Amino acid sequence: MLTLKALRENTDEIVRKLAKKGYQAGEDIKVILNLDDERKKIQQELDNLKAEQNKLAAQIGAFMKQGQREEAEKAKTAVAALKDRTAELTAKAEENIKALEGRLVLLPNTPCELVPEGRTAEDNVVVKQGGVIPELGPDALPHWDLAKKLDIIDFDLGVKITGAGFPVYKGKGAKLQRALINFFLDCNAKAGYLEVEPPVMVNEASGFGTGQLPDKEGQMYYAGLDKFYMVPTAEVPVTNIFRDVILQSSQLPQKLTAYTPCFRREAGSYGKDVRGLNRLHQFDKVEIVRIEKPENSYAALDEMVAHVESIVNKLGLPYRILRLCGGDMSFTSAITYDFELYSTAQQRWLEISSVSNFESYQANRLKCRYKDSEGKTQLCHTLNGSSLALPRVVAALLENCQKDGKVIIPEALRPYTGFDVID
RNA sequence: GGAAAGUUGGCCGAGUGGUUUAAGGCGGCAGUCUUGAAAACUGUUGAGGUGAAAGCCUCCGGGGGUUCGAAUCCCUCACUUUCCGCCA
Repeated sequence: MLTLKALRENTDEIVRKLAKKGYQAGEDIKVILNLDDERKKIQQELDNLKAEQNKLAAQIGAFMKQGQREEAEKAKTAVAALKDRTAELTAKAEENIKALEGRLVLLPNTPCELVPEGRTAEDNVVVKQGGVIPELGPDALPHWDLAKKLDIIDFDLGVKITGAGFPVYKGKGAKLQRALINFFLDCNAKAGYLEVEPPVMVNEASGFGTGQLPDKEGQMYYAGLDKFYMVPTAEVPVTNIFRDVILQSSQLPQKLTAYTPCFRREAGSYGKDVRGLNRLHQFDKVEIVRIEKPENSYAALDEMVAHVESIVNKLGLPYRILRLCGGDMSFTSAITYDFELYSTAQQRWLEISSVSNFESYQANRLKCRYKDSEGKTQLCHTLNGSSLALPRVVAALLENCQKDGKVIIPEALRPYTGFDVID
């Protein structure tokens, strides 16, 4: 969430920036600042009342010790007189803070200046395109047909075991999954990211920490008996490592990578979007997360984008990089670059990575801070990106690398798969 | 799943109703001494709110209660450890 300090000091700028996300924040901010003024007033009076009560209580202690019963009783009466007002103010303060926070979490993050204007995916800006779209000829198959023919992914079997969106990978298909995960993790480790293997279920506090709760609750699988949520992305457990943490300046940056399966209910999706591997309830993903000093976060973002691009290049698949427009960005992001692979048989672009800088928005909710050079406590900036999400990489790989009904494995992957071709 | 014991500052650890304004130690930082370092000694060392500042308020796992006053007593929840049971 945005900080009250920023809302107060840069009101006009924030209103202007949020308009880019299609959010009219003027009234909301006014209400929030009023609530905050009220909070200060209530707090001030409450603090004074408590100070007086503390003083009286100490006096009572002293009187009792000296056996001055009457004096003590008198002081007790004085305290009792303050109680009603204290209770009243406490209730008011609670209500006020609840209202304030309730409003505050509804404000999205401000997009940074680089973010293009726009409302929908149509308005996203292609900043780079690379690789070569192959000529496949008339016999080319979409990946779901190809996978069935080669017997490497069984969607129907997954339906029997669990339901739609839970495929079973078999033989070389399963091995390909494992190869990609290891390949991605190794690329990330070589770039200085520390590999971690986090839990794939998280508690409520972690869900709140990264902002999945309360608003996206319906998108997560929930184990109600223990109040655990299945992670929708490794971002959740990995970023929460830094919840309620104050880092030393020398500990920054933190660069982590993790593989986890990801679980998403994807309520409301349908049609061609969900065909084959295009949209699943369970899928594998390797994620990178960085915690940075504010002044370094945009350099870090560029580095992450370049890093993800280098991995895509190693696979030799046709790709493009988009800078998302204000209207298509997520609630919490200040800027997002999407990576897409071209699926030649489907003739459409598939999103395989999303790299974002959240600036201090996520850190504020997480209470992830560091000591700056003056020893003051400041919010960190957090960033993350997929590097990469498997299913659509597999979809694009199968489709683009098919030749005479076989799939030729990209050179860089062969040490990991142990085979050159799927036939 | 059953039973017991725990949860105090960056860490260890004292503290069972009133100078706790959280002892003491370790670690960190600064200083003295030293060519430099170590050792020793001295000082300092949490987070949040409010305020120009001094100060004041909150925080001893979370929540609630008793009391003039709670780290301390009561209720409740969570977690940790140990033993038993089950188990990859």
